[in-house]
Amino acid sequence: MTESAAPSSFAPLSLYDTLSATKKPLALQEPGRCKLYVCGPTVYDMSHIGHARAAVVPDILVRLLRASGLEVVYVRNITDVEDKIIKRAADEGVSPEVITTRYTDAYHDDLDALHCLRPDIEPRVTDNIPQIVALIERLVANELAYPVDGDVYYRVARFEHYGALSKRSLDDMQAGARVEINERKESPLDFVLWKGAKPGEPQWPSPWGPGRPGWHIECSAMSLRHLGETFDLHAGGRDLIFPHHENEIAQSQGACGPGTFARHWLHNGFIDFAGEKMSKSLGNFFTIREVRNLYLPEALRYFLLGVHYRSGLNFDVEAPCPSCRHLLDPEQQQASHCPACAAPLELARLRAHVRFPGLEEADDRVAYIYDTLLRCQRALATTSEPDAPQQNIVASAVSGMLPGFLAALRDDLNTAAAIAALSEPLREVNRQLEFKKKPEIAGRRPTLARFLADMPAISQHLGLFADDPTTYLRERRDRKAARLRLDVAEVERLLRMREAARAKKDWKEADRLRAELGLLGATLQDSAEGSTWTL
RNA sequence: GGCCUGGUAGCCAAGUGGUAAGGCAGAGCUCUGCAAAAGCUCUAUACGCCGGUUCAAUUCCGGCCCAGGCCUCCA
Repeated sequence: MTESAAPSSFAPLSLYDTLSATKKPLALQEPGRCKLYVCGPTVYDMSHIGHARAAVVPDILVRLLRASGLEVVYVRNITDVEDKIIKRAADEGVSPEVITTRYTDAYHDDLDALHCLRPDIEPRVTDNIPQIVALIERLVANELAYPVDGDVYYRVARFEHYGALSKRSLDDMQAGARVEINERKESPLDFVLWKGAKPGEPQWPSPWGPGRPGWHIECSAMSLRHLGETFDLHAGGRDLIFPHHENEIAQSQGACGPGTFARHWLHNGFIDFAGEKMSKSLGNFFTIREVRNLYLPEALRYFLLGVHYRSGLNFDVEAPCPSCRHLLDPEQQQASHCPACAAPLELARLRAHVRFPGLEEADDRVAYIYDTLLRCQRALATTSEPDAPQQNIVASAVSGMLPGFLAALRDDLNTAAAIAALSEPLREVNRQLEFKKKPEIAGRRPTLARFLADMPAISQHLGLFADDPTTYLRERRDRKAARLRLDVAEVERLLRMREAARAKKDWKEADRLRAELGLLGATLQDSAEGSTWTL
């Protein structure tokens, strides 16, 4: 990492805070140390790309904090007790542990592929039952919670700041109440902390009888255990603001007192499908795994970072008719036959032929950057121009790249602007790479060298572009070939034939073979070193 | 109904009280046996509507329209 990428003191970082509803500088409780809690997944199914975003956003934050020289304590929980897990286990006739283990492993595998750093601590609810029970006991002692027939509920009306995070008053909530009828509760707004056991469900002993924790108490208990009564940052998806995070505040401050718990709240926006939260027509959502089968994970990560984290991100899906390629709109996707060619439509086939234009654009862009890296490495390795190491002749676009990039990130994690800050330097480097025939151009070598020297810091912050370019580009091509159902061996065979024709300057035959390859979907690049192909 | 976001060129998307990043798509050119890739140039008088504050608003305030989210598990 270069000097400029690793400031010795903590560079100012401003973040939007949901509680105060303002962008403000991150002020740490302890200098040099940042304690962060992120709400993790409930592990009952494969994670979708929304989960990916909720993991990538805090990952960018952690990377930035660490690169700024801070020690970060990063906690992200796994929720492994929950209704949906129990249901899934019952459906499959296996124990809940089978379900939670399977999907925890898959979650880790997906996030590793997306280059998300593992949290330092990843507590599970099932390992924290005594802590949860103890916390509930404190709330009962404070008269903020009350047991009823084996359940324990939180007495919302007793917590004066309830609604501060989600900006709504108790009256608002009462008014719009779509709350289930439960005459055990003193108020419909009260929420459950402990659920009395039902036959056949996981259960643990407690002062109120056997049972299991409610949905919100776990995060209060686990953050308290691992980060203490007060910590710096709490992150999660926007939808968690109410009621989950509102309830966490009520629980934690109810037990530990005013002014405790998270000092700063970070919430990421949602991923939308076709302008709505989810696409009903194509079966609601796409999993990370499905996307990984089609594209390299860096494409997805780049795509997720292309938009500011608080904005909604539209995940465009194009569904062509598998038979005639007519683009089906959402309504037509539900039809039994294609309106253009009358071929029968079925969901599974539709999903298999789906395209993601935004992801493809991201995929191309990532490849462009890797390609620039590769060309740059080669140019520096092969040219013998005299060294001219004066820093002042580095092209300004390139010398300004890293500072501009970091400034954008430090302004509320503006990854969109940070990525945009790479465009001009990239163009400048490629421009200089064009001067093959006059390598004596002033500043060329120092500029390329500087670019190559600064890119690792950018990779480190973004979790992107850290692979060997040749390897990445080859894997990408192979993945794309598989996606387009292209016969790689056949392409290679035709390519060799064309090489032979070109050697004989038989342009007619070479062009014929290129046309044939084009039909297969391959695009050729001829160079002095020979021909290669891409898609 | 309550609360909350957002509406920027063909599409995606930053940002700002003083005349608007970046990407994609499109056009021409350079390079090339021809291409591709890369680069260069160009392209759009893009800031939902109506008022107000101001010397000046896309940026602040009010109203309206539209879209979306939350109010139930949800990243």
